[in-house]
Amino acid sequence: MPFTYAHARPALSTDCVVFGLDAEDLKILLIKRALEPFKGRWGLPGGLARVGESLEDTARRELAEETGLRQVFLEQLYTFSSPDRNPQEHVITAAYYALVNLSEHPVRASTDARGVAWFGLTEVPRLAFDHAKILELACERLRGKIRYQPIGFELLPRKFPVRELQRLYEKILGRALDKRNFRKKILNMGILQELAQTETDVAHRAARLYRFSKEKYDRMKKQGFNFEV
Amino acid sequence: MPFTYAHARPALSTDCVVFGLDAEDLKILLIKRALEPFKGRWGLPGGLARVGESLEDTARRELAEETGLRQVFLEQLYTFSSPDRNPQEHVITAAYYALVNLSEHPVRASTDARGVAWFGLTEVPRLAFDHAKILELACERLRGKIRYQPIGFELLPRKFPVRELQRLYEKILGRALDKRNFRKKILNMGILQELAQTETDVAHRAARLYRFSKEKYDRMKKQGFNFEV
DNA sequence: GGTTCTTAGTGTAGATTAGACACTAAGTAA
DNA sequence: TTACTTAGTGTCTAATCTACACTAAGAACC
Repeated sequence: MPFTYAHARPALSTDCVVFGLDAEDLKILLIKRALEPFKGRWGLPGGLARVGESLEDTARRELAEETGLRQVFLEQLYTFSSPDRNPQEHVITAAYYALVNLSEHPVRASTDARGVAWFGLTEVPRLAFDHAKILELACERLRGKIRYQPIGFELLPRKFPVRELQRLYEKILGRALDKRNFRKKILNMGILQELAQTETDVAHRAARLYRFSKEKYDRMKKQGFNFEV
Repeated sequence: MPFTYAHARPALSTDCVVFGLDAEDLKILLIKRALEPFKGRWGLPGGLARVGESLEDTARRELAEETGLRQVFLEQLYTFSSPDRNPQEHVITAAYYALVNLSEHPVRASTDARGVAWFGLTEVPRLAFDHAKILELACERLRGKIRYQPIGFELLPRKFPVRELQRLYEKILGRALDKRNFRKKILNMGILQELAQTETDVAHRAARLYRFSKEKYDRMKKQGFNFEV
């Protein structure tokens, strides 16, 4: 069923950089391309926009189809439109980034296991299209964002020790942070709620667990702050 | 000459929020729509993307065609894709914002004078499509940006007194700033170069003129800082 | 020529925040 | 019981932020 227009239209797609934090590292989710161009190369999950669907919906739909991920935190990153970014035709892509916490959002088993995989940020293979550029911008955005907005709610499990939040910050910023100063700052910010529980199953003194106070977190997100640590 | 595709494609356009600072106010540039939909209503300059053209090029081309503005500072804002943002069909628009200094970029006279006009931010009329939403996001972005990047180079004449820069900051932030603290902070930042000249044609003590040091300015832009004033 | 008016240009003190830094406490494992 | 690992805590110094008011310079007016 062909569609005809008076003027030529570039194709429009979405691509998504999915960040997830696991026990080792901050990782991103890639899929192995089954089709040309760049067949067999790893790339960002994504696909063509449909008429009547917002780009965010496109991104969510493709993410669900290709990786099984649903109801993740999703934010628009940038729209890449260079005419030669796709060798076949002019495809403009709205890039999104997603933050997921791996413990609560397992990548679906039904997907061919060889087709979807997490990669540490330092071990990303050569990517299809301009996806390396998109990934780089996403990392930059994340680093920039962390400086004036709280991050973590979307990447950490519901209950976590302060240590884990610090580890996340260190992974994103790429440098070590002082434990005392970090605790001081993050606890004074008031976005964390102390729980009565402590960790279990650790081979050392168990740390107190916290959770994000959603209201404070969202308020901080709106108004912004300055977090240098 | 019709174009046919296997799948339906949403139309793709750009829209541009053009900010300019004049003697009174921070203003934005609007055009009066000559065609349906929203014929006669004011809206943002913009138009349809062409195959083989990046969206930034589209935005620049449309801006030149509709307002005569060329070689302005242009940055991508956000891509709006709600299916109902255009009543006729699904048109996705990549919004950009531009910063221009009115003294060096006059809006072209050749344009029908009634068709293009500057509006103060408080006197913007009802806009076509979702352009009010786009404008609001652009203002927010500008306010956000000013807090961690230098702004002014693009909006002020080459040589200007500190007062003018402060006025710009006050217009963007929407509140008064302390003169001494502002001078201290902005001068210590090192992005301003003191000139030997002073203002002329003012009915009071003439202020020293400054210009931006391009290198420092760009460096600051990259690394970011924190400007609370 | 003096008076008035307007904006330029300057400094400080107190409060707050950032940054560097090291030890004891608690729990597990052997 | 000892060794090991991580939790959890406070202080001092330097830097930065904030609030705040007067004199200097030049133009306009009389």
